[in-house]
Amino acid sequence: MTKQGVDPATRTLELLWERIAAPTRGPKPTLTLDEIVGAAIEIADRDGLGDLSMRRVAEALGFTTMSLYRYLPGKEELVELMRDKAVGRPPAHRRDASWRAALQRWARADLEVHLKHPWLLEVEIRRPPFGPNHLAWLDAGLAAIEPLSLDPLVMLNTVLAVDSYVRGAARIRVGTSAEQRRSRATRQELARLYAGIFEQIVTDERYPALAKIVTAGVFDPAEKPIDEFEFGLDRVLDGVAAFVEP
Amino acid sequence: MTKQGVDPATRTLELLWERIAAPTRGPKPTLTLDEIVGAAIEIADRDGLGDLSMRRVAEALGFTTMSLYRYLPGKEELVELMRDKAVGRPPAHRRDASWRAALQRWARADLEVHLKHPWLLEVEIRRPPFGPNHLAWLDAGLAAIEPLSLDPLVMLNTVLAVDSYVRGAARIRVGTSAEQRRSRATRQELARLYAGIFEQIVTDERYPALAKIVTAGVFDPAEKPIDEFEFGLDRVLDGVAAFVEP
DNA sequence: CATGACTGTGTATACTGTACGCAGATTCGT
DNA sequence: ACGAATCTGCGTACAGTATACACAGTCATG
Repeated sequence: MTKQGVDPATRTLELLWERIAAPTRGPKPTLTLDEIVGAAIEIADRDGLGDLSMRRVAEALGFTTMSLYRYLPGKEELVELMRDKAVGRPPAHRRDASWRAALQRWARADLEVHLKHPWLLEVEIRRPPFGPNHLAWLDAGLAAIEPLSLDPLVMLNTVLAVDSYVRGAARIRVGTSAEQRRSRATRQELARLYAGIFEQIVTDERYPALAKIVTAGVFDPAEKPIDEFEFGLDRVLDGVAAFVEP
Repeated sequence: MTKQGVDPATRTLELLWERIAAPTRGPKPTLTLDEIVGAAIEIADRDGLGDLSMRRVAEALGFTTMSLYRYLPGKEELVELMRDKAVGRPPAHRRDASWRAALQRWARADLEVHLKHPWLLEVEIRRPPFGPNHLAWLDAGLAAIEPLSLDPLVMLNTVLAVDSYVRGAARIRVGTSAEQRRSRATRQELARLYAGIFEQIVTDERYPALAKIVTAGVFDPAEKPIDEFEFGLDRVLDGVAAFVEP
């Protein structure tokens, strides 16, 4: 598993699709790529991507750091494999559901994956989704709106738009829930803290429009009758609906 | 600038709003916080967040690494300051524009910021936007839809939804354009490469819905008549329109 | 003018990813 | 059956990271 002359992206592709021929000579490997990736995901889920190190992964498996490099060219490729394994398979498609219900289900599942693996959003996207699971998600999203029989290019961009929204919204949700864990405060306590900060900082002169929102008590932890994700998702789906049913 | 007992988030807040009283005794500082943050942004813009190190920032300024710690408690706070400085001020509000035109302008400017500073999307969000510039953006977004006189909570969530979409979409755009720079290939060349990979991997049995898209030539670099960002943005804005004008 | 406070620096520590070489194990060709 | 080839896992080494701490020089204030 040397780095050779191939570029990292192509190497990752080969690993994702297990294109490396298993050697016949020499001792059989004790570990598997999947075990390594799984251990790495556990660490990242628990302590974040920042605390993920080759040493920690190796220790979790009871091996030395360098042994991992027999399975992977480097950390970059490990993270890419983690990404595809972590997203897993998309929810099964229900043929009887409406396009809207199906796309909504898909979007919610997408959010859930990101809440389960918050570090997913910290990884820079370098290429289109070429991993088996990522492709399955894309396929599922397309299948959801297939009954609409849209132009293929429009189909793809519709799914991409929904996905963009979900990941953008997930980024906010993930951040706040991570901060909750870190600070060991409840949602209410944090909301109260934030409300206090807003009230201190946001003045009518500096931020007139925002000030109205703040004084209206939007950040007041007492009232919280809206699920931000669902609100936005409904708007996006409305937008799709308006496009296909003018 | 010791770390003291205060938590990092609060310390960041104090730095963002320059709440630290300048000391009277002792030599005057040679550097300013703003210079440090500016140098750091330049490095991150050029080489990415991964190549940003305290040493490189210090070297760029002609100082030693440790001197930076007289101005900042640590790297985490530096990145947070970089975030707020990088987003800058939002575009000025045009009072005569329709809410849709204003919100569209705002969203496009939001995208532009992220294309200019791609690393913005790699930073984990820990708290609501408390930086002066971030608050100004939020204020501008709210101002854009103020004529609609919506419920304050709905207003906030509408802006958040648009912002979520923009950042999600930006993440894709940023990734691909960064890969372009890295691989020193043109957009067309990369598109051709990707199309080839899709054709190899995406089979009708594994990914039936996606296969139809691929064979329809959607990834064909020859035709590219859609701006993905604008398409999705139009859907989102349509969704908002459907909500406010049923 | 001495005191106390502050700035910038040099050193030190505990990490990080990973290149390289080696010992032992396994399989192939003869 | 036996040598050669080849592969695994390990140990060492190196350059890079953030940052804690002590110290020398500098400046404003009592």
